Amino acid sequence: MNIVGDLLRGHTASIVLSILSENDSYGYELNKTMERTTDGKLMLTEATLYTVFKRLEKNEYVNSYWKDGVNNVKRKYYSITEKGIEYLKSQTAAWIELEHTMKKFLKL
Amino acid sequence: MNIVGDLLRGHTASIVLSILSENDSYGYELNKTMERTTDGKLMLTEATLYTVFKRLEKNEYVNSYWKDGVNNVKRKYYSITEKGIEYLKSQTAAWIELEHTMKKFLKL
DNA sequence: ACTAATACATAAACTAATTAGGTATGGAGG
DNA sequence: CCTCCATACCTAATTAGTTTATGTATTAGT
Repeated sequence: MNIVGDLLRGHTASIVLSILSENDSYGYELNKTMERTTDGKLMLTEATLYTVFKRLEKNEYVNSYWKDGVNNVKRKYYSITEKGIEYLKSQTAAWIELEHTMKKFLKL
Repeated sequence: MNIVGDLLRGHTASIVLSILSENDSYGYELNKTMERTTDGKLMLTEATLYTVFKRLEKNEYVNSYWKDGVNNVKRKYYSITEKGIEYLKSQTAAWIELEHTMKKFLKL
């Protein structure tokens, strides 16, 4: 069962920020990391990923910089900001709250 | 911390269906049930609730019928269908999947 | 007479994710 | 040499669930 659409909505930013809180990364790599970590269950299209990046940068949760990869291919790296770390904390708390709430309703 | 907006998105149907899987209920009561069960943390506006009902009924996950309450006030009751029960099961499985995925990324 | 609680309903706005397209480089195989 | 795949980035338009902002109507209590 893959996780798609509205179930994921609102959580993509948290996932991306949590990965960036470990290491700076760039779009392509981050996407692979997500797929690998979830055994292919988390499917973010590239478009979704880049719109997430755009929103995160607009909100100053991440900074970006260009850096050469192998074969002089340009990669756009993202790094999490202090503000991003704070936001990730608040979203993690919100997730825990949601978990408790869902547990009250669903027969798990 | 209240659960609002996009974090809830995609899960409202599951919550409503899980309540209806216990007893038939109507909008106003169901809203109170949700608030009571979550100590006021789950805040669904009436508009959201009624659009959820509408969608659920369109998809044949619930049926509705009018019934008098106290003082002959009309209440629109909803009951879950077989199809709704199946959908709730699939959404519960999807929720568990999401839980596992989030656990892999967030420091909980 | 007014207010709060009960009870239902919808149109328009908002916004995050998806669909569907686009550009460009380098390596491998035929 | 030419095609395909992997790497790497980007955006416009669409879709769809939630919110905002309204509206109606009844009954109970002050």
